[in-house]
Amino acid sequence: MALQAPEGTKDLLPSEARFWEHFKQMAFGIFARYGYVPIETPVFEQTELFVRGIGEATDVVSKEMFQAISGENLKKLLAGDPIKAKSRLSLRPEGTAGVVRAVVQNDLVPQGGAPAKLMYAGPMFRAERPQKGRLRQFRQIGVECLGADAPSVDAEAIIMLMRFYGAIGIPLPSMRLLVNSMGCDSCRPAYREQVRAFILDHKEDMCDECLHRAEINPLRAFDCKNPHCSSIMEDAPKITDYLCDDCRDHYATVKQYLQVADVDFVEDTRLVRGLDYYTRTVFEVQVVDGMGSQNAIGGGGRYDKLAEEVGGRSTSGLGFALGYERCVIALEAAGVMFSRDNTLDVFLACVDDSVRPTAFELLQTIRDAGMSAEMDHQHRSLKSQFKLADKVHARTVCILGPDEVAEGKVKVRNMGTHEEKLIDLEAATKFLGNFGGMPYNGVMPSIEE
RNA sequence: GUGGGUAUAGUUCAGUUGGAUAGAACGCCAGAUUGUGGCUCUGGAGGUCGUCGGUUCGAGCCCGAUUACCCACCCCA
Repeated sequence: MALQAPEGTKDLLPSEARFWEHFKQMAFGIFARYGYVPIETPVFEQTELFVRGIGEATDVVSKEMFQAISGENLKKLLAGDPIKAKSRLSLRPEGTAGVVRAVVQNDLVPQGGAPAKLMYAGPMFRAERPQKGRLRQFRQIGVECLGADAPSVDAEAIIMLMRFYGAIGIPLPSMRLLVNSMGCDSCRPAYREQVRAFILDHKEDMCDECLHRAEINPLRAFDCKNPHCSSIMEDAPKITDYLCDDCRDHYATVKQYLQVADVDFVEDTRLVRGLDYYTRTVFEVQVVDGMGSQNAIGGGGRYDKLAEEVGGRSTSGLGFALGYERCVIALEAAGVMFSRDNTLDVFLACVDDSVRPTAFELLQTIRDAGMSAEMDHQHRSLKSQFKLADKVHARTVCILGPDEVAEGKVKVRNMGTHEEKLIDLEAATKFLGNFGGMPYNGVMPSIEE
């Protein structure tokens, strides 16, 4: 049997690869309006970064990371020999840790300096069991704002995220924006204890998993899908009742700014992001229909302790990531499809093989003049060359036969109007520029309903 | 990691209680139209029935194993 792509990976075939480019450009274009600039970090990092940054106890780190070990080091490990910490590498399961590391390492937020507003796009890797909306290699676009703690940063990030979803074509009514505050070092520990105590008070009615959560990370019990647990957790203490004054003010301001921008949201005191680094504002965007069970198309929050966690000076931060593949599912569910059409400025058809050298030369001339051009490479009949031209949506076809070549001419057919003209070979490129309309400029496909 | 489902042509799928040469639609190729696309008509090519093993006179169909994919749990974008 022929080899297949690894489990949980997917090829982006031409039409979708094209759409991914469009998707990325659309996002970067909007984020740039909010002052974000691009950054590229490695797709693998020292494992230590993720362990410290994301949290050792999280599922993402404890069981979903792909280790990236060199062949030599793998031999050592298999032989039971130790390897250096810096040789222990992992494919990135998310983008934030790497960007924060890059900010610290390159001092992108010098003391007293302006905030660093960074955006990135690329593949992430998690060794999970694939299902709808969940791949082992998937694409995320994200932003990180480091060095600014004002609630306006949180609000504008959420606003531009929602603006992007709208711009790419996800209908507003199909989305649900959830927001919450998780408090900070000074108020969360006390709250956490309250939740733990609450769970233990109701331990007869909770599932085993939640009892386990009570010890590891009690807040996660809010996420339990077990209807029994979630109904009990309805009555659990609410974080909003335990926020310190600073956190309460921060949260209130974020919500106020969202309202000013006409961004609808629902407060969800049970929203608890599963990565350890979040503080204060957290948010998630869900799509209501057609998503399967993975319905979150984006999420993020504030992480004021993360920079310290990876060894930098104290730097507040906020970011989000959005999942490309899940957005595609949301778009499909909403009936918005990306165009599969490509177009070509010129297709060169040969009447017989004797004119191929002339055709090949003309082909290059047309391409050098900045137009897209193609010819048959399979010795097809003239008729099927036309069929091919039609299939690739050629705007014009140049017909070269012995008659034309003998006269130093080429016949040009406009495929839309069926109009044909015999012109001088020398003047061909100039003529083609006008005859077929604007040259195709090789960019993005159009979105159509 | 744990469950459940699926696997037949390039694609989407039929295939009866196990029976002879495994079908359809779309797509592809060719011709009708010997230098011209889309529409139409005619013809053609294309299958190790995922893989390995078992039951049987006989397996696409039944049984076992295996692989892949899909869906769900878990978790997250």
